[in-house]
Amino acid sequence: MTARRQERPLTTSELAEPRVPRRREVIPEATVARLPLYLRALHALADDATQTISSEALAEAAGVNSAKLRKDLSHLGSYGTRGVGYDVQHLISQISRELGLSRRCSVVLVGVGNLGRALAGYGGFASRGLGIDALLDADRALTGEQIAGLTVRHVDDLAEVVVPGSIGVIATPASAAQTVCDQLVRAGVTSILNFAPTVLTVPAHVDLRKVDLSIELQILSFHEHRKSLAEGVTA
Amino acid sequence: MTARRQERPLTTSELAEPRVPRRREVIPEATVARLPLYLRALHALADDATQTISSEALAEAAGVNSAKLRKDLSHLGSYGTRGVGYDVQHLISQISRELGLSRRCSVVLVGVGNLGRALAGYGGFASRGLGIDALLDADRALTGEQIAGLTVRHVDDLAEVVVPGSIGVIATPASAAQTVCDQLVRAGVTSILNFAPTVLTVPAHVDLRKVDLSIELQILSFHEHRKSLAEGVTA
DNA sequence: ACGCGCTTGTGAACGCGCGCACAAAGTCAG
DNA sequence: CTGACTTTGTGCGCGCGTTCACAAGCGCGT
Repeated sequence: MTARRQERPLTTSELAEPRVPRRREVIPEATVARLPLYLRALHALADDATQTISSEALAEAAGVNSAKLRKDLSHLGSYGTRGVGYDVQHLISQISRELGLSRRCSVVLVGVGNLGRALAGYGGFASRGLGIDALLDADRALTGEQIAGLTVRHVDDLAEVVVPGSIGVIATPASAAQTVCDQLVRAGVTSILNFAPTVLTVPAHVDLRKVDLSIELQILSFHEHRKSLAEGVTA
Repeated sequence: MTARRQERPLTTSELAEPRVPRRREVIPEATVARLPLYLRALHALADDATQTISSEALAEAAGVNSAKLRKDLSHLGSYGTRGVGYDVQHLISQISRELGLSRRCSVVLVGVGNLGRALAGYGGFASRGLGIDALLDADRALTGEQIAGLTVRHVDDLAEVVVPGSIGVIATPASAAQTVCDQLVRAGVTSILNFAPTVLTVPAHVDLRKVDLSIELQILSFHEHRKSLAEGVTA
C-alpha cells in the first residue's frame, strides 16, 4: 500500500486506486516545455466559458499533435473522461499546480535597459501566476525610478529582495551578465533566466535557461539562405 | 559528376575528392541552432587575436560538448587541422556563409511597443550580419517616430519595405499577431519570428519560429517547484 | 627522415521523444 | 439493460540527437 513509483505495465489493479492525487512521476522535459502552452490555451477556453474539451480540440488550439497532448497530460496524472474529454477548470488547476504557479513565486529582474523595461512592462509576461516583483540595476542613476509600478533598486540590494524560491532574470549587457549571475547565486537564487548573449557558468544545483534573441534570427537566416540556394538550383 | 545530394553511407571514395567547397549536405536542425553560438565564441576569440582553436577549447567557450562541436562542424565541411585545431577566421567565414550572414539580409519588425523598442535598440541584436531594417506599427500615432535610427512606418506600408529574403519579426500584442502574420505572408515574407504569445498559423512554405518569454519563466517555475517539493520530502 | 604526441573526424551504441494505431473505458439513446 | 459511439490512455516502432571511444592525420622535435 505504500505509494511506490508507477511501473510500466500499469495493470488495472493499480488504476483501481484513484485516490492518489500526488504521483511523483518524472515528467519529461519536453512535456514540461509544453505545459505552459496548454495552460494558455485552456485559459482562453475558460474565458469562453467552455466546460470540457477533447484532446483533439485542445491540441489544435495549442498547435500540437493530439496523441502527444494526451501523453503529456497522462504524465501528470490528471485524467480526462473517456468519451467526453478533459474538464477545463480541473486541468488548469492541475497544470498550474504542477508548474508551481499556485503559490505566486517571486521573480527578480536585473538590468533595466531596453530589454529589462520591456520585460517589466510585458503585461502578460506570465499571464497568470508569475510576475516580476523587483527591478534592479547597477546604474545608480536609475535607482528610485518607477517602472511598471515597481521602484528600481540598486543591484547591491539583491540579497534583500531575494526570497527562497525566487527566480532571477538577467537582462543586462553581456559584459555584466556573469557578475550579476554570481551575485544571484550568492543570494540564494537557484533558477536563472538569462537574456544576455553570453555563456554563463553556474554551480550544478542552479537551473539556468537562456533566451537568445539573435540566435533565433540567425536560425531563420539560415533557412532563408537555404531557400534562396534551392531556388538558384531550380532556376 | 552532377552535384547530387549526399547519401548516408559516405564512402571513402566520395571523400577522396577534397575540391568540393560546396557540399550540399543536410545540416541537422540541432546543429543549425548551435552554429550562432559557435560564431559568437569565435568572434570573441578573433577579437583576442587568436589564430587557431582546438575543439576542446571552443566547446568550452560555447558551453557544449567537444564531440558534439566536432560533429557539428564536420557537417558543414569546414575541416580543421588534426593536431592543431581550427583556424578561427576561416571558421567564422564558413559559419557565416552557411548561416547566410555574408550578404546582409533584411529584417522588418512589426510592433513598436515595449518589446519592439527593446529589439530595435538591441545593439548587438544580431552582432554581425543581421540588423533591423524597418520598423512598422499599426498605431498611426507612432508613425514617423525615430527609434534606433529608423523611422517608424505604418504597417500598411509593409509591401514597400519587404524585399525577397526578408525576415519578419512580430512583436505585437497577441491579439494582432495573426493579422500581422498574414500581412507578412501576403507581402512575400517566408521566415517569421514571433514574440507574441499566440499560436500562429502559416502556409507550409513559411518558416515560423517563436520566442515565448513567459514560457521560459514557467519552465523555471516548474523546476523551482520541484526543488521545494524535494526539500519537503527530505526534511 | 621518422616516430611521437596531439587533435580531428566518425562509427556505433544508447536514450529520448514523436506519432500511429488500438484496446479500454466511459457516455448516451432507446 | 444493452449496444453503439466517442474519446482517452498507451504499447510499440522509428528516427534524431548525444556521447563515447578510437582510428586516421598532421605537425614538430630530433
